[in-house]
Amino acid sequence: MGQNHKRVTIYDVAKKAGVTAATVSRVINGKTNVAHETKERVLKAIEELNYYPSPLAAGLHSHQSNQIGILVPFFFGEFFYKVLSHISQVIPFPYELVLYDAATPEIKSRTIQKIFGEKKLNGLIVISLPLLKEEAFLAMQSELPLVLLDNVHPSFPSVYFDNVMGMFHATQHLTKMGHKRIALINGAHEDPFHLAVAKNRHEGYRLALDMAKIPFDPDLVFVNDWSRQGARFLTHKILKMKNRPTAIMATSDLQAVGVLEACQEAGVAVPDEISVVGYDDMDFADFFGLTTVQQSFQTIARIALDMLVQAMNHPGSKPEQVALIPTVVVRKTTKALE
Amino acid sequence: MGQNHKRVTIYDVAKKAGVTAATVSRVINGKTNVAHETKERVLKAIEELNYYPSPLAAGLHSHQSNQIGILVPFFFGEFFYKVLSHISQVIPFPYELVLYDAATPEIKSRTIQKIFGEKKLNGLIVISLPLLKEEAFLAMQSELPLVLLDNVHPSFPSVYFDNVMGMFHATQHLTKMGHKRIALINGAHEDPFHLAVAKNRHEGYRLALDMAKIPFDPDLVFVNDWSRQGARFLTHKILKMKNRPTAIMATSDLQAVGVLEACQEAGVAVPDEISVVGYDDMDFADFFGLTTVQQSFQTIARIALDMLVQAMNHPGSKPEQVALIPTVVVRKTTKALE
DNA sequence: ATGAAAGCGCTAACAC
DNA sequence: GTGTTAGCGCTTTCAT
Repeated sequence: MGQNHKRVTIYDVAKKAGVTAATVSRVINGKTNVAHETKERVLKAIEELNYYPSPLAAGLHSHQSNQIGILVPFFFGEFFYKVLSHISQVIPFPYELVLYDAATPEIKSRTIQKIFGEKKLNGLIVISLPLLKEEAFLAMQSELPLVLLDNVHPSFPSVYFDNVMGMFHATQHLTKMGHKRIALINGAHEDPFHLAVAKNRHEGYRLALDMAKIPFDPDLVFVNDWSRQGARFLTHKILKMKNRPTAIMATSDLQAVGVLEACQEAGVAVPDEISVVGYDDMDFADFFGLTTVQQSFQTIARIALDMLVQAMNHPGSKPEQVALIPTVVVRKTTKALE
Repeated sequence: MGQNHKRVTIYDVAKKAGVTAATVSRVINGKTNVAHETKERVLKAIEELNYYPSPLAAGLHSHQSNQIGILVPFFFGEFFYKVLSHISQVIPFPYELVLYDAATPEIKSRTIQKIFGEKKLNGLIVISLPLLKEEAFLAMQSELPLVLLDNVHPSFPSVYFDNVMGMFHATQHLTKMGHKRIALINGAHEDPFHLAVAKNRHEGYRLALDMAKIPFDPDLVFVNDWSRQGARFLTHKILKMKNRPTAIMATSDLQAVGVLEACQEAGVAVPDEISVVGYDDMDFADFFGLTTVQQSFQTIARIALDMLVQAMNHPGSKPEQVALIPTVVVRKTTKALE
């Protein structure tokens, strides 16, 4: 049971192959200046001894762990899950993924300090989280490549879903169908991390209204948390309004489902009596026939990694900003006004 | 822009504090044999230099990276997301989480070989994946502590949700309400990883039938993939049966939703004309009023980490097996037979 | 309580 | 093409 098998090192391989450690190292790292026949011998020895180079020892030299960090606020549910899952699918060999959970802004800051203090990662992807000034400063001092995903900062490569445009298109889908009284159910503007989602989506909504020359009516804007229950509650209020809106634009699918739920409870037919639009196109949106806003997680993951690799290979290259414009998926909860 | 600030090492701290590296090391690692006053000076120097010990260098000595690995088949959707999220909440200081994606059985094997070859992790949690004989052998040779989550192996600490019992209780909920013709919609028995879920859930179903002295009818068992669409398709067939079942037991909520969908399409009222039970209690189950089987992710994560810490601190202690018995959440898709 | 020195496993000049 | 040698930054006996 678990005998203390002594660790096999590069020297064991060297001895077995009748060469020195340097040569073994050359083989491992694919250097070209090794005789073909020697290389074969070394490879055979590696195989036979089942040798795995110590990443710790190799890393001590290069100051690199061959790991890419992912900093993320864990509560993001399906959104986060999808991003992470796609990242893990496109992460280039031989990098490993280290997960850092920014449960609170304090933990986030401490984690960032540690990451840039230790400098062992080959790269870092920060998801959804904005960088505070000090944090950005730290990152800029460092050689550790950083890219932002679902967020922007002028000093770092960033890919993000354009929330303003996404919401603009979604709302415009409604205005183009003749809707003029469009209620907005938004998530909280204030959150511990100071995310810009709520603000941006609000802005997109306003933009579409302006474009359609519909005066903005503050009484049509409702804010709550991002929950289904919150939206359900608000919808009941909306449905009771004297001059009831003909459409409800929600800032997330979860909320949109709450809206649907309330409509059903109140006996208001969707889309015949009221149109409903969500945001996110989560797995269940299709089931509900929900018209919503779709974002490509695969694309954002791929671009983030491309940017990171670019930054790792060409340090100092100037940071690109890429906005991904979400598209509207029209399903069955929206209908043109007669 | 990113000047090459030279890395601050333990020697810099030592010099600044007027001691040697050994003393600084003692302070960092909380050894007691350091004069209080010296310790203060060292701490101050660390602070002022903003020193972070190199985990790579420290690790070269201990052969440890202070990281815990998580090996997981990424496609598990909400299930996986919840487990991971809870694990990240209970992971003890100062460990980091390294994510290994076992996209295919081959990648899984290779990853396991690498992990046990490199031996740098302090521990490994394998989620949902069964261990092949060679893999288990590798792990047993090694000192690297391993725990299985959502799976069992006699040689390793394991925590898992008891699928047999979960399904047993769910089915029994139905039999107790007088249902005798209960269709089973199961996921595929065969999958690349040879998971035991489908088999176990089938067994639980059988067990409840036996217990209620209901003869097993193979014509009532339907198998497809785990998808909503698959279940929807099967349900349409079920609803057309001459002697239609009075209840459908699905092996996942996703499938249960497909069942609900088909019932609605066919104009069959749930639960009045047919009862439906799901499995998983996903976020949306509540919305659908779905009667289903609930599992505590928080508990499974906590226990897995406890076991891992135990194994790390007391190598050689004998592996425990913990089965978590899921409970049935009764909502509105099930009803007693008149 | 603190310092000196060896060594963890690998890499990279620099020789030959 | 291959060997020699000197670190990388930290920990840990062993002295004192």
